[in-house]
Amino acid sequence: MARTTLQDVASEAGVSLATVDRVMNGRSGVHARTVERVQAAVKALDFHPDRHASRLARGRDYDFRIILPTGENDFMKMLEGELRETGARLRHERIKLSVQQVDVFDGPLLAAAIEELPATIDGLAVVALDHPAVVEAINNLVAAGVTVLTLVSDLPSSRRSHFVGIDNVAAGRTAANLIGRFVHGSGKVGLIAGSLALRDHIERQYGFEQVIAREYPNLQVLPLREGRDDNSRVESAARALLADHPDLVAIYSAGGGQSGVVAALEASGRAREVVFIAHELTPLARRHLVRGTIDAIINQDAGHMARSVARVLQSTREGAPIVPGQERIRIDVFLRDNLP
Amino acid sequence: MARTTLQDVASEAGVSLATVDRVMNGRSGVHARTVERVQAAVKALDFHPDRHASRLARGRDYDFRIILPTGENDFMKMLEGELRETGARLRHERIKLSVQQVDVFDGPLLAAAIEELPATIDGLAVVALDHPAVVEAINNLVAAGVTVLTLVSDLPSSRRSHFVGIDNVAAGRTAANLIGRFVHGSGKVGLIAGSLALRDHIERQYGFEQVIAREYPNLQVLPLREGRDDNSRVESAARALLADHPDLVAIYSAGGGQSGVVAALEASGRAREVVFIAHELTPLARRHLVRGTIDAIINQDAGHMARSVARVLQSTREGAPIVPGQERIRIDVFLRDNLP
DNA sequence: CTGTTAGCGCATTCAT
DNA sequence: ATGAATGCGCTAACAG
Repeated sequence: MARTTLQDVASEAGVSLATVDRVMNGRSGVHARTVERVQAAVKALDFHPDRHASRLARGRDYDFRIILPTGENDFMKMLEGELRETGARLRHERIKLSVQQVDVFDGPLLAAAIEELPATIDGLAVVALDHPAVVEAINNLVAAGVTVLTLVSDLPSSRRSHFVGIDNVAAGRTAANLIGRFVHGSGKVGLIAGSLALRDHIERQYGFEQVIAREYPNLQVLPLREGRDDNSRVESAARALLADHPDLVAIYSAGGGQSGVVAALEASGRAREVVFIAHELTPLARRHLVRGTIDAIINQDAGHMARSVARVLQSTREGAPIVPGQERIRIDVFLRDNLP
Repeated sequence: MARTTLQDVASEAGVSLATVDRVMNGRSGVHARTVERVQAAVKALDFHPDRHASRLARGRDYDFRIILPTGENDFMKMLEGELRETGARLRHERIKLSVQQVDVFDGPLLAAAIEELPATIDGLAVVALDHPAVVEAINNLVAAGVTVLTLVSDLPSSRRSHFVGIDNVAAGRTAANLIGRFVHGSGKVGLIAGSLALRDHIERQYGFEQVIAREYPNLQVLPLREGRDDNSRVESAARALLADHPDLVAIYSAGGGQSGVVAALEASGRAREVVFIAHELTPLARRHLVRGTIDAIINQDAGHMARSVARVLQSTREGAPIVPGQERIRIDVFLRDNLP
């Protein structure tokens, strides 16, 4: 039983190769009756096109773009590195990934950057700010036939076809869960977020407060402080928390700037007693997790996300189904002992 | 700059396509001087073969085999399901995965099953028992040119080219870490393992006891009970633990048969107080994690492992490098809130 | 609206 | 020891 080919389908349907190709790839200019015949043949023979052959014959490389935020955020830098690495590997598989930095916190600017993309590109993955102009720009691109993915921070109201990232409400709940179980006794809990312009940090805060309030009445969450993902600003916030609240038992840092919290904790001499949960497994987080200053890290795997972006873009382009389990980004929990 | 092809290399080296192919694929019958010239050209042009073209031209499908244990182990069943699913997807990409069940706890039997495999297969992934006959069988297969991977339970002393699985010592340490942090106060900890014939459970036990002894002097690990991954046997063990030790504060089940522990805990009425950590996110584990009987699950992602087996086998066969980050199986920690 | 044809880059006979 | 020629299954002009 040799594999069934386009040719087999053509014979079965009594048409030529080219016609089957037109039907398979949704090109116009085929009689409705013929389309049906071909589709019937495809089903009858359980035909699946050979990816290798089609990619080879296609000639043109896929042109995928990625838009990340400018700035000093450690996680974004890791993600950029992973995307470039994935891109380097995929160059040999007829896929071109280009990464571009834009100030995603500026809605109109981000929207303009998206509008400027040529409609000839095959796909875009973007860290999306929740702003009407951005939604509009994304929808236009989709209308022009480009596959658009949101990355890290979602924009469900847009027509993006897929989101590569984690459920941030669940991530916030997980942080609360860990703090609730790690803390013995009662006290206050500090909450530091980055910016509230992207949905991700808002969602984490929401999930966090929800679980603490509902399940850990012994803990009291203090008013949120904005750290803007900036080390020194975050450090001030953490210092203030520690100084103002002798009964502070835990800190949850939902954004970047972890090293600020670490510095404040170490300066205070309370690093051991205060439970500290942060996001993203950066080299710094790793060190302090081993040392004990950080008690647990909640992570989204940058390498996995980069590869997922490429795979989803490619599959969508090929009209192939994606494998849900493979593209689901986990909410990783890292303790000292299960570091990768 | 069009991509460089085999043809370009041939011109550069002043030889024909066929000769370059011989060199690239390590076939014999080429003058040493010619080999050098070709290799120089490859380096000079930074040539990377086009996977799509080579797979298309190759014609023959890859024939990969997988050997799993017979028996009722839930995790193995999940793994089998994932392997079959991966196999179904890959049939359309010129890869054939066949899964086979063998009583891997019987060394000679397992070895015989491996010896019986035709040397024409391209690769094997096997859950390896630590037995000399198995090592021998694996080494023979490798010598015959077959790519061999160990799966779930490793056999580092063999010549297998790769292990798909987690670091089980670290997994045991992680369990200890969680119990140490979740338990308030002091008391006894029960430890139930499956069989000690495979390395994985031994390693988990080792890591677990190490961390409890070193970092949590308030806890005392009771002598290990063997549950043989069997629900009813595990249930007896758990019942005995609960009955004999009123000061039991936690149970770590390093093997299968979780539902036995759940049953014993629920019957005892101490499900809430006793911290229970188990392995593998089965549907049952999921339910009881949400309900609170299980406090945390340590997991190795069966879907990830199945895909990794296929990718590593394929890459090895193609002489392509594997992506370490993509093939590293994580030690997942699942709490109620970060369930996938 | 439909068919014919020429490659895509490589593996693999079959010659030399 | 090396080269020439054929075809893998599909896409994309180009004809009709």
